[in-house]
Amino acid sequence: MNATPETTLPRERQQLILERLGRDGKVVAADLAHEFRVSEDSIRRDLRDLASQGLCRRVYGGALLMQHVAPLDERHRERSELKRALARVAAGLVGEGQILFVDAGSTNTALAKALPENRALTVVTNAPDVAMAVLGRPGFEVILLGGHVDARIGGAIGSRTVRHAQDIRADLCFPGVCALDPERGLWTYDEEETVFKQAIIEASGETVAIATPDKLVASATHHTAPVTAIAHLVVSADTDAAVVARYRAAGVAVHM
Amino acid sequence: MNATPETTLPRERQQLILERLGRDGKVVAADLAHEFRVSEDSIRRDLRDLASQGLCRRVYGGALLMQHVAPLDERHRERSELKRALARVAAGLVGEGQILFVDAGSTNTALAKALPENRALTVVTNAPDVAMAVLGRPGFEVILLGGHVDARIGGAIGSRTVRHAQDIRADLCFPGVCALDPERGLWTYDEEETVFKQAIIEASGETVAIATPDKLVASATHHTAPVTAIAHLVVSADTDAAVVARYRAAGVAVHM
DNA sequence: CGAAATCGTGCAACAACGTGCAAACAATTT
DNA sequence: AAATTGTTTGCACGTTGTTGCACGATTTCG
Repeated sequence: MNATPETTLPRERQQLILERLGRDGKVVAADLAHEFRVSEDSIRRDLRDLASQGLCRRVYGGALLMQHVAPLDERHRERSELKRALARVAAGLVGEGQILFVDAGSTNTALAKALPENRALTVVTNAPDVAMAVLGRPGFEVILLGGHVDARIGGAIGSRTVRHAQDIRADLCFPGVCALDPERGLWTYDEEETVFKQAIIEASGETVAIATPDKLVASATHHTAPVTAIAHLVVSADTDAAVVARYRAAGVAVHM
Repeated sequence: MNATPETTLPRERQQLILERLGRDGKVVAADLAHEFRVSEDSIRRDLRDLASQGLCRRVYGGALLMQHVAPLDERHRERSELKRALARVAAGLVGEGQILFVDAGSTNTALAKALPENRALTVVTNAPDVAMAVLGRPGFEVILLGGHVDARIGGAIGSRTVRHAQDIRADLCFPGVCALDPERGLWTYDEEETVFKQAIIEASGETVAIATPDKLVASATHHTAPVTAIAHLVVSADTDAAVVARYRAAGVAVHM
């Protein structure tokens, strides 16, 4: 898959290890040694180095992702492995050089981390943590949508943000999903969120919804107007076939 | 493959190196030397040059695109205990219910973390990590300044960001400091940064500069127009008394 | 408890580094 | 046209960073 390039710089190797760590949550020393064609000693040195910088947690046989203590971490850890898996699938829909709207939300943060490297992507987001996740990657452009940040949502919404979003045209749109309904589309918790999501969807070519299993049933707590026009839906592999069929009947491409 | 043109100007070569760097995310000194038909010494000089301009990250064997957590985290950890101390002092200047402009930069990230709790503050920032640091605190409002994010700086700058900033009036302003001079004020690395800092300073009541010791001497690498109008300066306690006196003579309140 | 895997450290070989210096070259002045 | 100034280049030198291996300590697992 990843044919080892001519030469791999030592520091670059550490960086690649870090990226793999961010993607998979763990790395195995022996695998890395084989992949980078260096001795395990060098990998151990790298891992020790990264750990000493607080960038990963060293464990016997490899290293684990260093999870920080953040206010949003509750939802983050919850179903995190599933979200990472869904994010990887969704990231596969992204093409070279595209412009992406990435809404706030823990699933979309996972998506941001899973985005392919070296693809010259432009990420437009209203969420600080999404911006942080892709900031500094080679070839990436990051555009921050300004406005008042809603702490519950973890991103900016409101009229200013909507107006900013309307100035941009993107190829793909990843709206955060609160709940999803085959016929009526995407539901949100409040009016402002709805307006924002509608704005980024209208400003994009195609819309991709990533839905963890709990999002697939519309509950009574979502009062506001639905957003439709979903082109792609990414769900876990064990989703009920009947549910998938209903989305497909509604013209949605379902990926799992 | 890349038929080398008759002559390659040194300056042009650096430009080509930068392009390759942007495309591949890395460059290897030996490869470049072979490709441009010059000695590795010259390539090393180019790379050193580019790195000193902050255009790439020099590593053993070549260079990497200014990237990722590494450079930011490096600065983060570097002098972190000093920065925290300075940030605490600066946070003491903040009053109940005030509106603050907080610029991007590792020192200001430390400031954001050090801001007093339960003070109903409004933090206006162009930096995702500053926003993350205060997001979700009770009583805090966070306003994100939108625009294109500069990875080197870690925050949005540019005309859109400036326009957004001009719509806001704040009590205090914490511009990121690149270098500081008693008579000529605050220096930045490039024009866009200068414009942005001027905008937030003009939109604020008072300006507070937090300067780690290395910032107190203007070096030759800062070419751009200075920003003045600093009201408060926060420095470490072991700062040279003569330097402090010069700032006080210029009408700056010095805290340490 | 014992075997196997993994770890950290010291070491020698090697690659890459920065610096000083002189030659080559271009642009400008005399 | 000749001289001068400044830049760029390659080379030599001593220094630093990186690597794989050997060896003994530590951890994991049956």
